[in-house]
Amino acid sequence: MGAVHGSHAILAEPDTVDEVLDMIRASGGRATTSRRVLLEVLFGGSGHRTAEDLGREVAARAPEVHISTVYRNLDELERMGVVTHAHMGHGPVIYQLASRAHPHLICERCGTRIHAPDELFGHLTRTALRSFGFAVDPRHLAISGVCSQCADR
Amino acid sequence: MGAVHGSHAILAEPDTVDEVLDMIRASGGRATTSRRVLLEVLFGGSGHRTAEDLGREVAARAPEVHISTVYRNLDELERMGVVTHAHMGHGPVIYQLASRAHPHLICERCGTRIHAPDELFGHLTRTALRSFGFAVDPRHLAISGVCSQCADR
DNA sequence: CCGTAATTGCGATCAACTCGCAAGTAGCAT
DNA sequence: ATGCTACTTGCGAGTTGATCGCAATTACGG
Repeated sequence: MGAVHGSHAILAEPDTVDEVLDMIRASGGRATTSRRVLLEVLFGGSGHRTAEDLGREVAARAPEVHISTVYRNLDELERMGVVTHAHMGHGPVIYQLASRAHPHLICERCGTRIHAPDELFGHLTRTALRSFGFAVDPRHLAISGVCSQCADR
Repeated sequence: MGAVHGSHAILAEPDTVDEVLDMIRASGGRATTSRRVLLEVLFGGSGHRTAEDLGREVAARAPEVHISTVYRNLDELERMGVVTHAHMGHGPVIYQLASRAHPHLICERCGTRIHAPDELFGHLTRTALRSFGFAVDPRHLAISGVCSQCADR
């Protein structure tokens, strides 16, 4: 299993395809080809991929897998806590392994995505909790703004 | 004209429908019924309305106005700096008068929207600029998280 | 009151999902 | 091995939110 953050993890963070497949079986699900290949693609590649991107990569290895199956499997993996999605503003949602999720800064001019550390949001998170009782999740929605290259022009 | 923030405003922030209509005419545009009614609806109601919401309200006063015209007029008003849109995560974009725009905290469980002050983002904005040269725009994308009611459950 | 360019209504199209349903299949129990 | 049965999937249709081409309409300077 993946590193457990804190004394007891609510959501599992498995390190391998087979660990996830075992989790699926343990909860009454089935280890199908479409799930195995989707997981291989998720563990194998970079983050920041849309459902359509993942669907294309899955189809390259298993041509019969339909995009609706990819959506359904992503939803299920998300319910299990293995995968998360994030909104980047315009355009489709991106999916990542939950263990690799991180906040994003996205330029509203050129679309450049900057990979930000969680610490950047420490002050905002504490203040929002104190002022509004609101627990910020900095990874689920990107932060919009203008990158340095676009600001220079 | 509306309050000018700083020594010289790039974007105008008019206070009335007729001021905007004058701006449109001054740049070669026309003061049509669909534009007048859309502006009346924008100035008259609350914020946080989708294009479809605005389209319904416009249609209540001018039934022949098509939703595609509402989208086109919103885009043009946005180019003029009179209107802005914001992404709230799932669901459609919301439009507001630029002069009334503000950041939002949105609960990913129940969808509750909290109206946040710009100051909440002061530290994040300064740090992002220093660390990444990135100028944060806290109004364009909402901040996701969990509200206090949902956290209690 | 005319001419002309800006604008509009309409329907088609698109992108990103979502869903119903019948056919297919993983995995447990013989 | 073989059946059973519930879980999954492929497929296509449907939905939502937004965009676009185009011919008809209209604002407004002269």
